Amino acid sequence: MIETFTALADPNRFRIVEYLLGGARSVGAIGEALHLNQPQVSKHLRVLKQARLVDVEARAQQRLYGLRPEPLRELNAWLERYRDIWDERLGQLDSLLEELKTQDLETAQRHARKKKG
Amino acid sequence: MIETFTALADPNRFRIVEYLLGGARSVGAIGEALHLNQPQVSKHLRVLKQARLVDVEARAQQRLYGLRPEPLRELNAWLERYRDIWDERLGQLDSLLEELKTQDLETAQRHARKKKG
DNA sequence: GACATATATTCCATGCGGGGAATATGTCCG
DNA sequence: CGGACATATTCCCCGCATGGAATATATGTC
Repeated sequence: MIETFTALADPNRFRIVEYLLGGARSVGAIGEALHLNQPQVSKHLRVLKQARLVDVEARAQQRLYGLRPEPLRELNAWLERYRDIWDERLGQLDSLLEELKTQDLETAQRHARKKKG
Repeated sequence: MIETFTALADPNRFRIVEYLLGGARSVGAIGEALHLNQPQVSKHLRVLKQARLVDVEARAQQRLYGLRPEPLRELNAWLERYRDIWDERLGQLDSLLEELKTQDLETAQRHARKKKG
C-alpha cells in the first residue's frame, strides 16, 4: 500500500499512469506524449513495475508497458475500510431504499448489515 | 490527488491515518500509540491537514485530530476511472458461467446486470 | 558482422523530506 | 501572575529520490 502511494505520489509517474489508461504504450511513445527524456521514463517505469502497477511486453525492440490491476484492487480494498468516513450515503435511509429499488442487492445488504452491527 | 498520495506515502503518516480510523485522537495519544515523538506527530499532522486528510478540534489545551472525507472521496472517484482495469468481474465470461453452474443465481444475475450497465 | 533503433543503466549533482533536540506558543489552574 | 501541561515551530543534519548526461544492452536490418 505504501509502495503504491509512493509510486503514485510522483507527478511524472502519475502522468504516466494516467496516460496508460488509454492502453499499453512503448517507452518512446510515453516520453513523446509527456515530454519526458527517455532515461527518466525508463526509470519511472521501473518504479511502477516494482510497485506492480505496470507490466512489460516485449514487442520487437520496443517494450510495451501496460497497467496491472492488483495494486488498484488493493487500493480499492483499503479505501473500503474507510467507507464509513467518505461515503456520504451512510446512514441515509434514502440510499438504502434506492439500492433496493435498483436491485443492487449486494450493496443494500452490506449497508443493512452495517446498520445492524 | 498527488498531495493525497504524497501524504499517504509516508509510513508514519499512513500509520496515523490508520490509527485515526478508530476515531479522533489527541496529538499525545497518537504519539503514545505509535511510539512517535511529539514534534514529529505535529509535523506529520500538519502535512495531513494541508492535504485535507484530517481536521482539528480544540479541546481545552489539547487538539483532537480526525479524518476528513473529501480526499478519500476524490481517491475513490479517481479509482473509479480505472475500474475497467481493476474490477475483476469485468469481461470475465468464465466467472459468469461458473456462477451459473454452481447455481449462484443471485450473484450471476447481479453480474449480468452490471455487464449490461 | 556493422549499423540503426529502442530501451536500460550508471554516474553525478542537487533538492526535498523526515528525524532529533531545543524552543516557542498556547491553555488551564492555583 | 506563575507554573504545569499540550502542542507547534524552528534549526540542523542526513539520506534518498529525481533529473540530466553519458553509456551500456538488446534487437532488428542489410
